[in-house]
Amino acid sequence: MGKFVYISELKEKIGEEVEIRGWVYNKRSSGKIRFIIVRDGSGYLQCVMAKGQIEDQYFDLFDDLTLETSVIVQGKVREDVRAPEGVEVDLNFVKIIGPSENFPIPKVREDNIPDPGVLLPIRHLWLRTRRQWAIMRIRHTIEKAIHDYYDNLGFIRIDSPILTPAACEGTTTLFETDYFGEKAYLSQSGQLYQEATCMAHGKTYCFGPTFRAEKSKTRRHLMEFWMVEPEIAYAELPEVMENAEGLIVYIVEQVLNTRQEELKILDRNITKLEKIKKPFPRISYTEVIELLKKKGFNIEWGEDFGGDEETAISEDYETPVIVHRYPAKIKAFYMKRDPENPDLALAMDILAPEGYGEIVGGSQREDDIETLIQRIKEFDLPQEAFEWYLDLRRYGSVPHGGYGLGLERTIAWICGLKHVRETIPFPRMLERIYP
RNA sequence: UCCCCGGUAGCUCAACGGGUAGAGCACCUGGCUGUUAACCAGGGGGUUGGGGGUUCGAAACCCUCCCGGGGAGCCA
Repeated sequence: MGKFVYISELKEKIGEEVEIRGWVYNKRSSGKIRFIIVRDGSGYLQCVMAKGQIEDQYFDLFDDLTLETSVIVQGKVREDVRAPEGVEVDLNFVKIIGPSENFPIPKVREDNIPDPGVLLPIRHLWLRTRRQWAIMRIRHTIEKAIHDYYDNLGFIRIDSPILTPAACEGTTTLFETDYFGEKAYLSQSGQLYQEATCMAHGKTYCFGPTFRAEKSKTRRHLMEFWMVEPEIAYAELPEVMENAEGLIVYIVEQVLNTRQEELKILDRNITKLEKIKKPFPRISYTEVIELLKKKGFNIEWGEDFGGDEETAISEDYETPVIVHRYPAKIKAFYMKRDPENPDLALAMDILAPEGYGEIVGGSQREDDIETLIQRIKEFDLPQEAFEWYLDLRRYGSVPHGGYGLGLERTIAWICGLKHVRETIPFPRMLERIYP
């Protein structure tokens, strides 16, 4: 009888009898010697059945072991260079737990990858494939790195509400819900609430889903996505930039330290990730406009960047790029103006390398109540809805700032994926909410 | 909302300017005691997204609808 273990622990179990509980990932046969590749969530394992070395009743089960059949197998662990993972198990027991007929995703070959229209409706099964397995494990590591980074710096996690009474920023389209007869909206940002909590705890962050009802249909957009939003009392723009820079470096470090196998499955160019070190270049918006003009873009001061412009900015650097001091007109009402030039907002965006675009947006916030009331009027927002927010300036206002980092875009960049839809377990896309 | 591309076997794709719909993978049968995306031989599997039109003849050409993908705007 083998002792139940996970495949990831097998390298410490050489010579022992073990039991693996998993699913058939693939199988190969050469007649009287047969190979079953079993996955159990922790890894992949080649199991060997040789005629005569295992009872026929188990040996003959091979035919029924179709892709994704769930199985419990037992056998002796052995090191072998011929095994894909370096370790394999000689089986002496096989039990089918649940059969699986005609698994809809074929063995993945480079010339035979089903297109998204086929895979997305079976996302619940697609998640079992090797690439998706690797991506989800990296997502987990990035989420953990985010928590650890802030915890190490003394931040307190305080989550913002998801149901909100009104638009946070008043710009994008929100999902509307019925809140006992009143209108409520799914949050597009937890930031305003973090401005409240950081006044209680000094530095806080929230990490959760946010919602945009924009009819965006691009590789960089989802209707529901995750964002981490720290807010720091007494912080001004340079400190906000440093904190975000530190976060990105830490995330990449942790992924490189713990997810080499997964990056290899994804065929990610690791040397590019190894170059993500401080400091990131800091370039002003005005300088960027000059740079883009030199590159031949038809863009004028005061316009925001599109996807092509973002790629052009980042292509000169190997690290992310921090762009700061945007025209106030194209930024949110709560951002503080630059005292040296009131046309500018003390805002910053961080653009990921390799054309992955904006992964961070942040700013120093307006801390003067009269100026803030003026901005709310200028942006044509209902002041009543923001009275609580104005209170933060009435009772001991201080300079403060923060940013939001988009989790899915960060994952797409680190994993080297074309599309953010593979970075989230169950993507919510335009006209697609199943499964 | 607008622009572009696409829809042929369960999956990926062929099929010249209109002339009998094919291959690989998956599945089934048989073979092989070290396979590595195993391989070899054989087999089943199709209302070519729907409807209409042109034609002796349409997967192909025309119209229309449906579905999917990519991009713009907005943004993370």
